[in-house]
Amino acid sequence: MHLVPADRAGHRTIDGHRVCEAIAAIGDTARVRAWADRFALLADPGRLSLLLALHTTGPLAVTDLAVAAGMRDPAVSQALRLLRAAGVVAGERDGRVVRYRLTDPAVAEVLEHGVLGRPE
Amino acid sequence: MHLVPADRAGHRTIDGHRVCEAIAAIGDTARVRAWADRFALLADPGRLSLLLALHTTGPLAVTDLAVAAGMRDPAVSQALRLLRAAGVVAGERDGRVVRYRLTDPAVAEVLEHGVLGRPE
DNA sequence: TGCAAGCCTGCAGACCTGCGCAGGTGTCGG
DNA sequence: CCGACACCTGCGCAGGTCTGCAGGCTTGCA
Repeated sequence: MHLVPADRAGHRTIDGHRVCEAIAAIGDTARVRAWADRFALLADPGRLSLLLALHTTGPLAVTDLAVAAGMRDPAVSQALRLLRAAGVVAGERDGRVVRYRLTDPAVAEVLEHGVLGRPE
Repeated sequence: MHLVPADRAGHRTIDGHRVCEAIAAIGDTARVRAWADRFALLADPGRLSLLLALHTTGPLAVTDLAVAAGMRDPAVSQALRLLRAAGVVAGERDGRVVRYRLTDPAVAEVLEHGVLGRPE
């Protein structure tokens, strides 16, 4: 796995050795992009609030999420649609109520270690 | 710390008890916003690549970062300006070279536990 | 059967962001 | 003194995103 030399042709570098290390650290572009997309889902205060609520409280209905996060239900619905499309949450219908829960363990761990694991 | 009852007035809820739990889980709005901003910094493939390189390789110059991340130096410069304004990285001048390093431990931990701590 | 609750969708507007290009500043070497 | 290098900045464009409002659809209860 040495994708290093190809891109370096014709580029001036200050410390070529560290550049190689850095390229190795960055790794696969697809992985970086996947994580950037994941972080983008957490980058909105509304979605982050919803995810925090779902993570610690468990399954919640759209209306309750709207009240808890101080959002309107269309906004919550759209946020949940994005999160569902990304596979981060899943909804389960119970009568006329849909209860959502967190399904992505990576996101759960980031929430736990990042947001909740720091008193600050 | 009971900011719960004020916002609930006049709102229909499915399960009021869980709403209170969720509000407590979300916690302070300022904290949520701060973390959303932090995640927004990680939400761009370019910036994320730069941070990964800085995290694992250590101090790096702008030109080397540009080569490693496959970006042009103005893009790197602008990304680093954002990151520096947020207190995530810091630059140190050495002659005509500026070497940047990661300064935010919270971001470092998220990178370690999130991006690098998962084989996938 | 009729009505209301819960949830979803579409559309329009404003907003923000990232990128490349061109040009500027400060520094090192001949 | 002059050129080359490393880095920074302003500008404009393209692209995506968040928000609010209005309306539709399914379900449950009286």
